[in-house]
Amino acid sequence: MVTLAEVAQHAGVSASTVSYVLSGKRSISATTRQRVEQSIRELGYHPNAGARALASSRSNIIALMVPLRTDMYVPVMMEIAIAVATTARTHGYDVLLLTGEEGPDAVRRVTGSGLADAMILMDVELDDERLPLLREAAQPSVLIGLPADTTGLTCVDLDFRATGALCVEHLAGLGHRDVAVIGEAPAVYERHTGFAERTLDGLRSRARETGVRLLHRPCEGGYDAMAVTLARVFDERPGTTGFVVQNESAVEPLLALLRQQGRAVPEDVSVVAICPDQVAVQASVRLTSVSIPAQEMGRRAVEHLVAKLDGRGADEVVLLAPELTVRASSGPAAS
Amino acid sequence: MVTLAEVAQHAGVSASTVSYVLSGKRSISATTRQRVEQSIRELGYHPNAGARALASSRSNIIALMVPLRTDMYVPVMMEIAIAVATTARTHGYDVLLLTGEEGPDAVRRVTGSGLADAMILMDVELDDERLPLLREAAQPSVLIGLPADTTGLTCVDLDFRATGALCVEHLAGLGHRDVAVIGEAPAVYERHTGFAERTLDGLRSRARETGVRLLHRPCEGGYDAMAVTLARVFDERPGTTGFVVQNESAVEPLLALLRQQGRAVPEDVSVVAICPDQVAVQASVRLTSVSIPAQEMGRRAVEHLVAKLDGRGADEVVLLAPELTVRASSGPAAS
DNA sequence: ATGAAAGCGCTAACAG
DNA sequence: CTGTTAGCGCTTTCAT
Repeated sequence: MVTLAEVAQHAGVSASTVSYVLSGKRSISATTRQRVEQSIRELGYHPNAGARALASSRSNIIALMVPLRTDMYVPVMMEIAIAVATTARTHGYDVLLLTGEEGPDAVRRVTGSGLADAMILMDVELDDERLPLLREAAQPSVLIGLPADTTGLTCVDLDFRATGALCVEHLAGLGHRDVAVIGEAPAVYERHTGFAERTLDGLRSRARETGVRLLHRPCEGGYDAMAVTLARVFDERPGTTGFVVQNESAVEPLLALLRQQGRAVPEDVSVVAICPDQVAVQASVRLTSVSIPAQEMGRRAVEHLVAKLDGRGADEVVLLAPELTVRASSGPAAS
Repeated sequence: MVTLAEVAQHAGVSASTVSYVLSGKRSISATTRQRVEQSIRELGYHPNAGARALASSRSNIIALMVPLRTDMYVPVMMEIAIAVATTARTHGYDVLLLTGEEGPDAVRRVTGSGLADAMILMDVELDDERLPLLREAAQPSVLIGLPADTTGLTCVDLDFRATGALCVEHLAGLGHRDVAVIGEAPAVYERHTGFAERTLDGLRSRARETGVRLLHRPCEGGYDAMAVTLARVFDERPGTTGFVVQNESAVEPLLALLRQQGRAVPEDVSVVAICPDQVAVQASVRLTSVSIPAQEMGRRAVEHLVAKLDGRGADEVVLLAPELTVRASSGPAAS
């Protein structure tokens, strides 16, 4: 293994000079720099991560805690994780992958050991037990998601309240009066995941304002569950002409069932989905949708974290504005 | 920050004793151990990761390189990643998440810096440019996937050849004579990802043996692409009664289109999918399928790696046997 | 613009 | 069974 000292000797300079060439923390004459860089290349030198971390008390690692469960839409998680990893790299950080499994212990372990310089938490619950630890941790953190109490925390999330409102607004504008909301699995609501409840909030309040009647039904993914849910919806509200779907694994089943029942989309019923664009575009009817900006969330989370690590940036709640894209699944209410 | 020395002082023992209590590398009297453990708890001590890594030249980190692309089935990737992370934890390792983006450079960086003790690579191509680096690296590694040349490497993968064979066998046994294979996106084949080609191999050779006529068509995901592909299939082989699908985002579109064309599943055509069980169960017709054992692959990869790190275990290719589960989408060929 | 040297916190011989 | 001690490879004052 090549060490800094060996590089220094090879280049005929002191160890500190090599270190400074690497960090750029003080000016080096062009010739020395070149000689050092040459030696580094010739010897194939790579700074030792452990030694660096010990001496600088900086690991250049960001911990990312992803949920263990897979009852929510996985591709979004993955997209966020990948965006976090790639953005982190552009700032010189690597990403440590933690699963929610260990819960608060993982937070203790990572913050306590200095394994990571900072952390990002996904899938935050309204009253998450990891939050107190984060508030008192030495390392900065960013949540992707929005807990009930955000004091002392930085959060990045899609504005799900506005998302809900936007969906209802779109349907109301098209003349729909009875709208059904196909929600996430019941477990998601029971867990009090923020985004599901906030979406509902937005849906309801805008429905009130626009005189739309709303029927909310949580729904497990899959065809069978969707069939049951749909039957109940039309049973309770036969006049339903609009659907808002916030459960990707219910999207295609819903479309299939509607087709099967002879209800044309968008002639007879309109469907608005809250899902990644890819899902909206690949569905059997190109879906009018509000997209979940997974990449942007991951990127923004890292950028806030890096700002904090650099002493810039303070606690803040960043809510990304939703954008609704009109596609083929929504149209005027049948009159 | 609490250090080992402080714990030692608090407990009235030497630093090394504390270290040995932690590592268990030499026997400690019950009373000393208790005193030390007590002090650790009282002071809230956490060993410093960097110092540990430097002194022991062991980071207790496993690097996991995931593909950046998302043209392949993401949930499988995620499931593997999570299985890797949780299994690694049970062995005292954390997981560093690398994206394929950096390519071979990431391998150099990680192995060179001692950031990780070992690595796991997913989405390995037949002639992957990272392989030479792995072979000469000081750290052990495991591939999830199977390259063309496995000498000096350890690989874990589903036996896709056997998987293909199993699918054809099932359909042949039911009397199907014309079988269409709906494959991954063309890009996947162009990239020479091993699993896609191996599946095809298995499909073809067993088709030959059983006298089945096979028609293979790569297919982008989504409804529109599937519609085009399906039309071509029935155009070329009107007598097609069996389908093998190896592209999760084509599964539901295929079922919807068949339904729409008045072809009943499984009465008129049978469908066998290669996909995670969850997809098979949630589809609009419960699918006969060969499941992709993502969790097991992740778990096995870590266990092999840990074995290598502990000086046990040698290079080896582990092919997991496929299992076909008969569900509602396959039945006797229409006579 | 460069060097010298003191640690960073821990592990692992070596010595009893 | 326990203590002493010499590093691990790097960063960062303090000098010059």
